Amino acid sequence: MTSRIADVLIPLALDTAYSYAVPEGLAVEEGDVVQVPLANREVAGVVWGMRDGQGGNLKKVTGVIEAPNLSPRMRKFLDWIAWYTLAPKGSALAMGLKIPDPDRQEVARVGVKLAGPPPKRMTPARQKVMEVAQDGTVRLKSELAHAAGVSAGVVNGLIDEGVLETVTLLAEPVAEMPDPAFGHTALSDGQREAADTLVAAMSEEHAPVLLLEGVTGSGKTEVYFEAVAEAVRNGRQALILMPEIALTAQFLDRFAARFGVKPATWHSGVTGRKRERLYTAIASNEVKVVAGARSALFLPYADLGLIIVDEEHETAYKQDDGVHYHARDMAVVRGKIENAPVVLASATPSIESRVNVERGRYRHVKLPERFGGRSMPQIRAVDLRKEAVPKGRWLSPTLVAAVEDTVARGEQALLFLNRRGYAPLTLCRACAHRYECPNCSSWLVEHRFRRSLVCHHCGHVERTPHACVECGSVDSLVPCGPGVERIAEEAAELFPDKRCIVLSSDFPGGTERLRTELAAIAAGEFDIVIGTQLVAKGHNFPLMTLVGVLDADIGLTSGDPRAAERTFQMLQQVTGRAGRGEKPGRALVQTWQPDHPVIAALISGDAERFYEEETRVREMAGLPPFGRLASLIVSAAEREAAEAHARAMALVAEPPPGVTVLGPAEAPLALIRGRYRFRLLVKTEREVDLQAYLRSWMARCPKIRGNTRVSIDVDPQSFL
DNA sequence: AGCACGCCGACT
DNA sequence: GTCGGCGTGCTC
Repeated sequence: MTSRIADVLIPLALDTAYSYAVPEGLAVEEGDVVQVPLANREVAGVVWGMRDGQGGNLKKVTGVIEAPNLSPRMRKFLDWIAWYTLAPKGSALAMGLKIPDPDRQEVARVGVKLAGPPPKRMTPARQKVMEVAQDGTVRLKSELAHAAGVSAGVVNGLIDEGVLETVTLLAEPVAEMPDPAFGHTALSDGQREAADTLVAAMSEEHAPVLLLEGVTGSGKTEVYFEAVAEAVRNGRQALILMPEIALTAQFLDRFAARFGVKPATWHSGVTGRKRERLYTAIASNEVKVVAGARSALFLPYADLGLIIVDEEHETAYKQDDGVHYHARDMAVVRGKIENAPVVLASATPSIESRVNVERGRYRHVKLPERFGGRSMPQIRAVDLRKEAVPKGRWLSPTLVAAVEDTVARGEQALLFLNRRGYAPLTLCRACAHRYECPNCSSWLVEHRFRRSLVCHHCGHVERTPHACVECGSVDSLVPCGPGVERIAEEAAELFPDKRCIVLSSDFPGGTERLRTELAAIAAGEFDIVIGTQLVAKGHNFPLMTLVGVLDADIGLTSGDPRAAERTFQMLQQVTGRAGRGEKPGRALVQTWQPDHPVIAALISGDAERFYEEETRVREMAGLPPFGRLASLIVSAAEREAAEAHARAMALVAEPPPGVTVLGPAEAPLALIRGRYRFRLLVKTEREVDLQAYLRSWMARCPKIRGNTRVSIDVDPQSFL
């Protein structure tokens, strides 16, 4: 006798769907969320396929859970992600599935209001409730109890007696309907033309990918809002992806100015019931526009008609734990599957996107000038070989003069140094002992404010010692080199009456306080901002007219093949902070190598030339313009590491045709949290099934001895 | 993710 | 002797 069998994918790190028998009379369809027994517990999973067969020895589907059905397109997308990222299918599903918490269902919105005469038996608690309810307004049950300072039981008692009556409240809408005709921002000719191109792309049979490039302040947001408006007019959904930090009140206000309401937002801070409601409302096409961080890409949109990836070059789009993916690339794939146009917006597009434009895979839409006739900041180099900086100082006389000048006019200056802490290296004056991390052999960075030495690689923290741990000398520690804290000290000495603030990712007080301080800066409550990368993006500081880059050379010499590109983008972003308000801005870039291609391109403003040069350099080095970086991770005890390394190297030494493994052959192993890790650049022809190849690596080298294992991490930034 | 099984060090 | 640390493997 045959019966129906459901292949159910469970959102755990499992690579295959498990088969369950469907009991007679239970309606189960592909994409349904079902409850199934697994080992000794019940879990939720999604029906990935249905078939007929002999299901006698299988466990049975327990029931169907009331949750949005995952569409075939969504399942295809998740399958693709699992294949592409080498992640178990179940892990991919875990990103796109939210199971409603049955306990939360009870929190129904029940309102109560005064309905009858006072109760026969009056008590002090009841009296308080009556006083609050006297005005006759409808309140949530819990609110009324709280306002009266009594327990919910008292309110329930009054309801039973008929003194209060319950009113069913309509669920609070998760998001309001954006109105595409609400506000019309005046667009420049250039903006209008770009907007028309995007809108026209939305009615093409095969949805294209468009790279929207425009310098900082050219009004990209207003341009892609027109595409969003078109999606809403067509009754389809639009997703605006952005790096988490860019989801600011500023952005939401701009959206509201165009559409009359704020968009629904999705990020790690949206939790609980709100998260559930939003999830189902997106699945039922009630919510039209979602602005969200990368995880918003995995929501079950009913009818997705447009994806915007704002700041597409941002590395924050990479997810580096669990399933490794790059949200920008996955957005392109989802757009293909949903047949929705994808707009990649950036002032400094990534090399991959540029190459995709060159090869005709993406379309290029350019916005030439700053909006409102504002000019780009004037950028000048300060050649540190020619201009001496006083010993123990890091600001050149030219920069000091410029800062003085700027703050004297009541404008703001930004001093940019991409180094957290006080000093990147600390050593002992007496014995030259260098403070290193016990876990991962990198320098410990002194954080004077926290009185500790911190490893920026693995997070190890220890208290700054009084006496040298090696030779015992007291007060012998010497800081070497500058960090932002040290620059703040220098700025305080140079400009004692000016208000300075240091911003870095270890800002005390967390994101909340950081947001307040960013707003305070925008409001002009500080004169000098000293900051790391953090200040390069997101926030707008209208009073900032000077940006000083203290050391443009940082990062140019790191071994990362993408170092030049990343440094160029970062410097372009940070110098672009100047002059975004009424007054024109300028930037001073301190450097030891003004002729370096990155610095030269920055000064001349010729990004095009830089990208051409960079692409050529990579080709000469045998690197594809955008290849795949695979990290080979060897988990091994220290004494077994050498053998593990040798075994892994032997494996990668014989790649199949079409695959080239580019060094490092004798890479020094870096020990990070008990794992030796090294990176390999894998160059492949497009046709090669890299996934199959990498999987064969893992299959052929499952373990070396005991708990020594080899696994592969694929760098999410890669070709499509 | 949970949960069981199993192999080694510290002790009521 | 056992308690319990977590490393390893399995879940239709």
